[in-house]
Amino acid sequence: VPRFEDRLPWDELRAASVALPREFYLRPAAEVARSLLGKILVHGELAGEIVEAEAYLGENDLAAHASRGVTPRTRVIFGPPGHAYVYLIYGMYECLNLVAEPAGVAGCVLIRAVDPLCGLAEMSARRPAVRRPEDLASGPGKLTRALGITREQNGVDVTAESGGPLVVRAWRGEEQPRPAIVAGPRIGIRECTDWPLRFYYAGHRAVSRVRA
DNA sequence: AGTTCGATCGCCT
DNA sequence: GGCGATCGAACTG
Repeated sequence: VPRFEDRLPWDELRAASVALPREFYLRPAAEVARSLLGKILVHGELAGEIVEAEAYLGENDLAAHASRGVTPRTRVIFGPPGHAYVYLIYGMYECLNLVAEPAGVAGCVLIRAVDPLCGLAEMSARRPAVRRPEDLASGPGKLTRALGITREQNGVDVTAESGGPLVVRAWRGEEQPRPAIVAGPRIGIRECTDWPLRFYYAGHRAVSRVRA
C-alpha cells in the first residue's frame, strides 16, 4: 500500500479556513455549484478541495431526483439550504450533494471530485488499490468512500463551524489565482444532457475522467 | 409483492 | 469500450 503525504497539517487547515455560512447555499443551484470549486470538504479529519461539481434543479430537470416531487428519499432536497443529501447509487456507492435554494424550493449540488488535502493515509487505507493521490477521490463514488461519507450523514447541517461531522470550509484571506472553470454537460444521465450544469477546473488532475 | 433500473467503479478485452 | 456487482426507491398491479 503506497504512502501519500498530506498537503498541509490538520490544525493548519483549520486555522486557514472558515465554515461557509448558510447564505452561501441560498442561491440558484448552478451558482452554488460553480462557487463550490476551490472550497474544502471536511469529514472528521479528512479533507479535500472541491474541483468538480454538478447542479441538479427541480421539477423541470428530469435528471434530478427532485423532479418527481417530495418522497421519503428526496425530502432533504426540498428543505433548508446548507444540508447534505446522501443517497446510494448502483447498490454500492454513496453520492454526496449539498442542498441549495430556500426551503420549499428543490435544488442541490452533486460533489463529483475533490483533491485530497489532509488524511491521505486513511483515505488510501479505505481505497487500497489506488496508486496516485489524485485518484483517491476523483469521482462521486470515490470521494465518499475515501472520506468515509455515508447515508448516516444524510440531512446533516454542513455549515456548523464547531461540532459538525461534515463541513464545507473556505480559505481565509485573499483568493489565490486558480484554474479556469469549465461548464459542460452533466455525466451519467439520460435527460437534460445539453444543460451546462457540470463545473470543473480545466485540466485539473483530480477531475473525474468519465466520458472526457 | 414483484419488477425495474440508476447522478458508478474497476476490471476485462 | 463493455460489463458485472449489488440494493433500495419508486412504480406497477
